[in-house]
Formats: sequence, C-alpha cells, structure tokens
Amino acid sequence: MRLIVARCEVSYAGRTSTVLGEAVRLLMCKADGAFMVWADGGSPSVKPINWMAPPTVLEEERDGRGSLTRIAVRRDAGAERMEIAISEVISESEHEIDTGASLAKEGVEREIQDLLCEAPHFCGEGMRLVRREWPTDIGPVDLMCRDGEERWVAIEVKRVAGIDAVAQLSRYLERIRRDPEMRSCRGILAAKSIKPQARVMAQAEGIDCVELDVEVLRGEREPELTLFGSS
Amino acid sequence: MRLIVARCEVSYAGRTSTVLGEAVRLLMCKADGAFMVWADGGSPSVKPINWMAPPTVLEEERDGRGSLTRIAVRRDAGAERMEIAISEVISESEHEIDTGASLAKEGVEREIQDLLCEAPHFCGEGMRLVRREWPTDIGPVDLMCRDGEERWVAIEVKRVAGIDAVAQLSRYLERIRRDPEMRSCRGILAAKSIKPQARVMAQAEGIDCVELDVEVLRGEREPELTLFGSS
DNA sequence: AGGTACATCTCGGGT
DNA sequence: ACCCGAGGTGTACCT
Repeated sequence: MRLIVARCEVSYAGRTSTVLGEAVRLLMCKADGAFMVWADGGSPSVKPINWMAPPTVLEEERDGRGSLTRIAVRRDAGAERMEIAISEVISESEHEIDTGASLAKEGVEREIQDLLCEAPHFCGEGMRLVRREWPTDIGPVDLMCRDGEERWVAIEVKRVAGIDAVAQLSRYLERIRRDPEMRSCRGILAAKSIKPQARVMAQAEGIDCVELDVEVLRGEREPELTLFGSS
Repeated sequence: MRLIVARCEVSYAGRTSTVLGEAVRLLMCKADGAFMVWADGGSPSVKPINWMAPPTVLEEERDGRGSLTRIAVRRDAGAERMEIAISEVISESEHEIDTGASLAKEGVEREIQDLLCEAPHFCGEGMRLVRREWPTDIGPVDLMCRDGEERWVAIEVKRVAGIDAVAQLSRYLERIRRDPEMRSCRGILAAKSIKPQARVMAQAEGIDCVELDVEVLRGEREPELTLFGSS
C-alpha cells in the first residue's frame, strides 16, 4: 500500500463531477487498485472525500527531480476518472500490508436467520420451518414456515427493521398469496429492533412483529416472559 | 492524522462483534476521532475492515522502549469498543492534513430535483410546481405539482429508480389520496434511469415514468423528440 | 450482465 | 435523540 501526503487539487468526473481546491491531503493507494483521497476532519469522517473503486489504471508524472506532480486514475475505459495535481509532496511511503483475511461477523442478519431456523418457535408456538429463502418472482423471502394451526407464515428477518422492511415483506406476500394454496399466508417481521413507524405500518398491513433477543436465540440467556409482547 | 503500520490482532464489539487474527495492517487515526483498520486487498476494497466513528476515546499502552503495544478505542460509554494488540510496529507517523473543504457534487438527486423545479414541464405539458418536499405523515414527497388539467401530481425524483422507488411513491400516494381533495392525485417517477422491473411495477400501480436527460434539464442540449417516449 | 437485498452501511436533514 | 431517505453507495448472490 502506498501512502502519499501532498498538497494537491483533485478533480473527479464520472457518476458525478467534483472539484477540490488545493489543500494538504492523504492519498491512499491500495494494492487492489482502490484509490482514496482523505481529509482529516469534518464530514465525512469514516469515508474518503474522493475515491475510485477497483479496477483502476494509475498513471503518474514526476518532475526532473523525481518528485510526483500528477496522478491520473482511470476506470471503465476512462468513463470515470480522477486527476490529482500535486504542488508539494510532504511524504511518500510504501508498505507491505497483508491482504484481508477471513473476518467472522456475529449479529448480522445472516446469523439471526441461522438462529431462527434452528428455533422458529420464537416467532410463535408450534412454528416449523418449511424452507429458507423461499423463492418468489421478485426475490426470495427469508423464511417460509407453518404455524401450529398449519397456516403458512412468511417471515422477513432484519437486524433493524424500518418501513422499507415492511414494504418488502408486503411485496412478497402479495406475490405469495397469488398461489391459491397460499392465499391465507400471513407475514411476520422478525428483527433485533423494529422502528415505531414500521410497527404502525405493519399493523396496518396485518403483519405481525416479533422483536428478537439474539442472546436468547443463541441459548445464552433464558427468554423473558414478555418476549411475545409485541404486535 | 496518525498512520501506524503494525502487526496486530483486532477485536471489535458493538453493533456486531468481530475478531481479526494477527497480520500486518494499517491503522489510521484521524484528528476528528475516527479510527480505521485497513488491509490491502480483498473486500471491501474502499471500506476499512474495522472502524470506529467519532466521537471516540483512545487509550494507548507502550512498552519500556516506548513502542506501542496496545490501543483501545471506546465509544458511547464503552458500548462500542475496539482493541488492538500490537506485536510489532513497522512504521508510525503523524501528519498535518487539512480539514475537509467544501465539495460540490453535480448530477446527484438533489441537482435533478433543483433542475426539475425550474422546469417541471419536462414531466408533462403545463406542469406547475406547487411545493417541494410536500409533507405526508410518513415523510415528504419530492415535488407536488399540478398538470395542465389542474390535476394534482406527486413526483418522486431519483437518480436511478428501482422497485423500491416505486414502492416509496406508492406509499406516499396512498397517504396523499386520503385527503378528499387529492383523491385523484397521480404519481410520476422521474429519474435519470429507470430499471425495467420498476417500469413494470409502476405501470401496474398506474404510476407514470419519465426518464430525464440531465444535460437537457440544464439547457445544455436540445430535447430529443422521444423524450416523452415512456409510459 | 442485470436484478435484488444486505451493510457495524455512512451521512445529512428533519422533528 | 430518533427517524427517514440518499448514496459517485459498495458488495455478495442469484438468474
């Protein structure tokens, strides 16, 4: 990875076009072709002010003393491009950084889905998993189950559920119910946290809400009596 | 801004939890309190593998020779935390980097909305803007207009419109039409590009689609005869 | 290649 | 503080 601290102007043209006046910035050039321009404060804080995602082609110009004067980054046959005009190089270094290794994440939607598949009864007594990623012609619904009364139940799993999650499940239900056998399929929105507006919209659409406690799902803690106290 | 290249282990616990085994990584510590851990390849390429957004509290430990051995980053009273155990420091530097300056973006949704406000007739003959960001109880619709026949028209502006945009406009229309005076309000989805599936869904919901040419909106180019060739 | 959904999304604007 | 929507979203997965 190359790290360059330089006084520079940056212009980008592609999906939009931007110009950054002269200032001291960090230029970060990853081995995978990603190129980023960083400022040190303000917004955005955890995002570069300008960047090019790989694959990119880099072109450099140096003056007679070997000092960087210009960097051009191209992508998509030049449809996207960034130009860095450098007036002063303050630091230039290169380091061997390891490539990203496996990173296990816990608590994301996939894990909640995994846990719920093992214990669907947390969405209602007698609930049984029929199929995960049940296909519809506009995308798969996370879980398809049958409840204690043999009724079909489509479950949409989210980490945090907003109104978009309700809209998503509604779209699926509309498709699913076109099958005469599934006409009475009901919907459950299951999430670690459900926004108030999403609850209101879910109620209006006849969709049940279940807030999940991941530690309970994992079996690390006993469920509390109020677990099903939603709707 | 501080840049540290070090062999280290990283663990994060907060919104999710992750563990990263020992490897050489770049640690980036911004003046605004943002902290990032970078690998050099793999995915995601333009995002750090681990990070903490400001505000953060940093805590460092050094050995007898003054070499970094541990960094702890805390946030939100310790609810979110990252621990970096350092076995070898390869490089450590600090630079004065300028704070983010103003960055003008063109071609994003806001600019399209601006241009459309100045020239609503691109969404239909006789179209007049009544109000921008027309409020509903589930959020504002981008533009509220009246067409040549005095009919209300709600316009949702997007850069790229997918089915989620159609769903969003449908939700707004459902609310808007609860007002008896607006019962016949129609909807237009206006975007630089509209996905085929979104067109299908829009047609099913009686929503019109208008694909916009930003250069024409800006007055840089003459409209082509097929501008309204949508449905 | 195109469509769909997830993300520790991040970020800005509103209430 | 929370909610909502935009993003040059990026990224994986599927068709």
